[in-house]
Amino acid sequence: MLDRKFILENMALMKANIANRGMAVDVERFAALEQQRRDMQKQLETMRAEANALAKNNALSVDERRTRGGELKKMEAELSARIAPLEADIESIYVAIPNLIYAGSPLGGEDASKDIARGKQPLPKFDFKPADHITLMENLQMLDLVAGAKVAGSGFYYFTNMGALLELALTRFALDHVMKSGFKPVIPPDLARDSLMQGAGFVPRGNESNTYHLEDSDLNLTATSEITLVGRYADEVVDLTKGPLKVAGISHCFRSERAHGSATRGIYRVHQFTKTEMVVVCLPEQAEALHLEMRRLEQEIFDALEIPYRVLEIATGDLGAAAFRKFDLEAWMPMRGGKGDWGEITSTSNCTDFQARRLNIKYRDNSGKLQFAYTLNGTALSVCRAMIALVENHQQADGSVRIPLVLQPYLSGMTHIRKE
RNA sequence: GGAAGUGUGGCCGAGUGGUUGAAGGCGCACGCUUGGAAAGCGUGUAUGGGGUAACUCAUCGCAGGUUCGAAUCCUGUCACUUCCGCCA
Repeated sequence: MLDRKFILENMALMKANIANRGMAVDVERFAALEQQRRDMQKQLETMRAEANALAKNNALSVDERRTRGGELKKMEAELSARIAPLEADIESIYVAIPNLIYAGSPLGGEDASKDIARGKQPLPKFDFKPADHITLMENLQMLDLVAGAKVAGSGFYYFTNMGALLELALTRFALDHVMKSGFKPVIPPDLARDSLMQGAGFVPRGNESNTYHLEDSDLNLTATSEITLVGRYADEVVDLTKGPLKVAGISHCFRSERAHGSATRGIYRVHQFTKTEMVVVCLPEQAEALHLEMRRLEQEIFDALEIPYRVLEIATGDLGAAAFRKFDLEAWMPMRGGKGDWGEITSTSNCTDFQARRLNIKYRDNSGKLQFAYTLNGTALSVCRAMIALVENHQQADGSVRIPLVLQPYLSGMTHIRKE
């Protein structure tokens, strides 16, 4: 979230910002209610000041204090009762107010996102009729969608044999790669409390929720380890004097939403997947360079996997509420939509201090003052999407799949996945 | 799962319902001392909101309650510790 005072002092900016994101948040109402609340709060504090002074005043008898104190107490209670619902209204608008936007982000909706770079690998040319990932993987006994549906429902799957090993190989390869740039490995919980989900900025647009909630508890299956990796530092003063905190987490991600249709066949959109995620907590002046570093690492990973991709500078209307600036990598998936299409494989966001303010993550600056830290996140590798791109791009005429060189050490030196 | 105990400023730790936002120590900052350092001595050192300021309000895990007055009493909740049970 943004600073309340900042919002009140920059109303024009707030309105433009919300419009650019294509959102509807009534900041006017926020300002009006907030002003009302402040006036009432001042009254309340005046009463409290008198009550405090009274309680400390030994010159008065206990009876005298009791009489006036009782009156004040009643008045305070009445006023508080009027402030509470007001505060609730204010809060509901406040949490919906999105982060500011990077000046260079293209204006507009999803279609306005700008194609700013390409990976090293050219688009594949097949001299045979290529198959989609479902056919390929089922033939190679790597994937069992039917069993997934039977056991857990549509949107779940089994990775079997080389499928299982490939998940581990991809995950470990991505982790190793980002570790070379100083990211420390972490395996976080796959569940998180309600408070943390909200804190991390997962304010579902409208009332749609993308997460599984555990009945009779305040726990949720996490949709991304960003929640647990950043949430780990909630309510803490982090030490940034030895450089930014850089962590890479491996976790399962659970998402309850699922659109249907040919674009989502197979394992493109599933309820559970494994992801290696990067998270950074840093000083404001370090954030941009680290954001670009994460993007570079993502590109290096997919260049190494010999998967063609493009890099998008995400448009204002497609940024998450917490994101100030965001890049996506979209891999070429030769059979997506029947004739090939780009599909999102990674995403990296600079959340500035928006997320840290909500989670109360601070650092001490040079003058010793507490300041909100900046947080960033980026996908190193999300297994299902990477797997689709890998098998579809590296498929051979005989139905086997070529294993890119960098992955071979993680698969006992195998060069191809073949039918047994 | 059962029982008992504990949660206090960056850290450790005291705290009788009534100037306690909180003793003391560590750490940190500044100063004195020194040829320089260490030691020693002195001073300062929680966070957030409102106000030009004086000042004021809130905060002792969290949420409620009792009271003129709560860190202190009560209820709930979360976390940690110890013991028992169970378990990979």
